[in-house]
Amino acid sequence: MEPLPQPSQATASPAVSGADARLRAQRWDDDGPRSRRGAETRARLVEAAKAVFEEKGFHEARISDVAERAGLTHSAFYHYFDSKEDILREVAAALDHTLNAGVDIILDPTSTATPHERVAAAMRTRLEAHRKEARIMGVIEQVSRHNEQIRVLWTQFYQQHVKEMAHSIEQLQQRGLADPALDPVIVTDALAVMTIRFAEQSLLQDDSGYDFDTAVEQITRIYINALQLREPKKPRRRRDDTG
Amino acid sequence: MEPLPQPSQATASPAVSGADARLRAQRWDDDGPRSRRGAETRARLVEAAKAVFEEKGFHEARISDVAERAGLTHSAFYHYFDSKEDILREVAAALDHTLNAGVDIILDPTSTATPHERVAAAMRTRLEAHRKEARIMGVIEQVSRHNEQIRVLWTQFYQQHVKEMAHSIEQLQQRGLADPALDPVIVTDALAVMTIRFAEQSLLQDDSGYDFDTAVEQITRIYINALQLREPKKPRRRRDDTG
Amino acid sequence: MEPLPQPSQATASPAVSGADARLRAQRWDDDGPRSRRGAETRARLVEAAKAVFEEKGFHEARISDVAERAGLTHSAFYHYFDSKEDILREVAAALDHTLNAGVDIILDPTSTATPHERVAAAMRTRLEAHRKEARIMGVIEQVSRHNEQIRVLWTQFYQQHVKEMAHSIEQLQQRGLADPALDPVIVTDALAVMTIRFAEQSLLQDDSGYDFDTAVEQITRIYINALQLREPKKPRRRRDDTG
Amino acid sequence: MEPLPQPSQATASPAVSGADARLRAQRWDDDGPRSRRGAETRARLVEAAKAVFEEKGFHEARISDVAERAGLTHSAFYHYFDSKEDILREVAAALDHTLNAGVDIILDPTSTATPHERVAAAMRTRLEAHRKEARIMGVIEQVSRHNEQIRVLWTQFYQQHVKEMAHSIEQLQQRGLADPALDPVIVTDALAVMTIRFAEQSLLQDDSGYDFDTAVEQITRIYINALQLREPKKPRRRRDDTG
DNA sequence: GATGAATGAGACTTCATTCAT
DNA sequence: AATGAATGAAGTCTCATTCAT
Repeated sequence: MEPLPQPSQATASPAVSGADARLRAQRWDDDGPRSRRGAETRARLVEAAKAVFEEKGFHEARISDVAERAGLTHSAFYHYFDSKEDILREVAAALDHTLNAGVDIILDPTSTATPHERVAAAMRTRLEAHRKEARIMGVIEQVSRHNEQIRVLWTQFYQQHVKEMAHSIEQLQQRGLADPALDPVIVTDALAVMTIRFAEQSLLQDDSGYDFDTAVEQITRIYINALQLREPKKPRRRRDDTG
Repeated sequence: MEPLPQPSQATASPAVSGADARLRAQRWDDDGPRSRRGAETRARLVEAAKAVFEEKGFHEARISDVAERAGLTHSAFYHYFDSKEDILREVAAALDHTLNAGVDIILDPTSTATPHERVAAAMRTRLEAHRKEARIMGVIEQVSRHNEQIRVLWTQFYQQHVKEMAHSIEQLQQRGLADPALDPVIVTDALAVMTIRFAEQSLLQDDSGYDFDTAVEQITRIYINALQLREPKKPRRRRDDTG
Repeated sequence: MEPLPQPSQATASPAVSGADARLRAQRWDDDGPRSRRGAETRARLVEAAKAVFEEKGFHEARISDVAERAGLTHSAFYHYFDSKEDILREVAAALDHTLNAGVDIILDPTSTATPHERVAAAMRTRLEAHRKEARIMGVIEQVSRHNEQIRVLWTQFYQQHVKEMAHSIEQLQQRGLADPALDPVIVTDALAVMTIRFAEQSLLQDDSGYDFDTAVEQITRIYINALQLREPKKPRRRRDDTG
Repeated sequence: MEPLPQPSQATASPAVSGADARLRAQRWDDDGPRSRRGAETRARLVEAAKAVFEEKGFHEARISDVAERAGLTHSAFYHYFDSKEDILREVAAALDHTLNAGVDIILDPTSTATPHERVAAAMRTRLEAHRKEARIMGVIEQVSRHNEQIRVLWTQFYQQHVKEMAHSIEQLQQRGLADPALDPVIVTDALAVMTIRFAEQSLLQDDSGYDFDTAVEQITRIYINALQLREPKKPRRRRDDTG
């Protein structure tokens, strides 16, 4: 969304860097850009696509909207991507790494924080990430309903999160720190859905929803309550130090 | 979704029955069908539209898809509706009454059930309704993002629910039966989102998701835990009787 | 244009009466209305068609516009007419008799008026008629360009006028009362065109054009000047009594 | 009307030549063709549109008729114009300069011709121009009745002519060379209508009307008679008394 | 005689996509 | 690499017209 800030960073904008590079590398063999200028244009297109999809939704977005926002004619688009779906896949791939951040905080063995504190930290991290990416995620999820390839991407992303999170809940349950009656998978699913959609629906930056800090606090409390999360060693009652 | 099974009003499909008939009756004064046959065709179109939207999504749905499913040519569609948006509004209007059911169960003053039991009952009712209508709701919500009129419908529906539910949580808090640190509105919002989207994502009939009864039980538990819902009279600790 | 004022007048509205009845009578054998009610409905349609054509032009006029203005559904239209062209022919036929009025005034042998006075009277009569019917005449003429049947109607009407008028000019020339260098036919054509189109373009009632009396006076003067019309007996110079 | 005979600007058909090129150039900044080939195609479309409109009239003309006559598919049309109205405006704009020619001849201060001779020259010029463009002018005028933008174009064109001509008549009156009883504006209007419509109705090339020279002579005589145009008394140098 | 339902033809328009340059 | 031109498929919508009631 930022207008291509660092063309230097390994000759790629943020949207094109990191783990995703590998994904795309496969394509480059076929039809990708071969020059530095091409790579920049490609990155600009991905960025533009994300912005356009966020503004107009996938179906309403025109390839020419994307191209124009990237400062190109729409026929140039086809130098880099085969179709709208194609570039959406690229946009989706560029999201992965940010969004599942925070999961590991909860059970980080090196941490000295209490579970309570860890959940709070994790929630803040996730909600921040989701708030920023909520719109495009909504687009991706929506397209995933009727597009196989996007669905795979979405499901992989989502399932990975659920799996990790469910595992962490299980750990807590085994250590007697969480309500043992909860089904780790279902609960994770439900709470993950809640987090993602809540961010999407009520935390969008421009959408004057709730105060972000308050929302984080409340969502955190829902988590802790829902899991009946207990402090591991200190016998203090949870309620006393959270009010 | 069945192709017009019962032309008799009494046995008509949900989309054509009960309170909705009145809603549509208002339209008849303006531009609706004037004969019995026309009314049936119109109903068939609404039904068909719902089915098609569920299958293909709104944008991918063609007016001719709807018309053909209703056994008509696409130009006949225009006898009854002005546009796809128009008929979607009709489809949306036909949903209202089912989906907000269950809210009142929780605080029904005539009930002898425990809050716990009431939440369980309410959740089951709601999840059942949502499971059935999840797909079309997803469509409506998605369209609402870029269509003003649909957004109004959707927001009205959603806000009404949140308001009622938030009120009920406040009551519980005032009676000392729910965690007083929760913000009734935010929490309702979050939990409502969870319920709706969980149903949409994980409970669709054909979608091999979870066992429905288990899911209801788990979601109920999340609610109860999240609210820290206590039994009003018996001072026993909740945790003892939930395991 | 009046909303069917006298249903009594020989059971026909003004638009359907007089010489035109004969024209239509031919049709009645085929598919015309057989009952009194039918005749009235038919007349209402013709009236409505005229009004609609005047307002929207022929091509923009919808059959349903006509039918609705006549208080009918558009399918009822087909009880009376085969097509829009069909009813336009009827509308056109109903005009004839009014519009060629005034031609004969100029050479009326029984008149004691001077040629000058006669032209003035004729111009007023014609311009009044044309002012009222200018719009529909514009429509007819326009359709006549691409519709054979309407063209025949239009040409017949127009040629008849030109013939009579040209004859009258010839008479004047032979009596030494008009510029002998003029070609009666061409001049009539040109002046007739002027009269008709001037009325159409600058005298429409609502169109705030010129003051009608002034316009009549000026057009009359153009005629008289153009023909170099002289007073038959009085040797006075024209110019003297017009200043 | 010829299918793109001369791709070179200098020899382009009237619709594409001279002053009009400038007019269109302004558009090019906005949405026009950007390449040589595009400009040619655009010109071909304008030409084709004119021909089609002349043949079938505006309403009956299909965009695909225009495109096909220009050797394109109908979707190519939309590269250049937004609608039929749009291209008609272009066609209309390309006419202006030809049609008002001749007005100035009458009062040309450098001329040594008599008023009589000047009117004759002006009429010939105008009738020639109108004869050639009569059909498309009829179309434009007809569309102007129900289309605001075209009406503006038409009115501007027409009013400009009337204003100039009325001014010239006033000059003649002041110099005692024309009937002082005439209202310059009304008379100009009437005579202009006559000229234009007469050309449209009776001088179309293919339409076997009158002999052109005879018609010019007769119309000229009508003008001269109508205005009671006198020769200035002295064959003095006109320059002295026209200032 | 009149209606509402339904059709089918056809027009306009939008776009993704390809092609030559 | 990028552009503008051009295409073709597809969708929306409008209407004149027919039909059963």
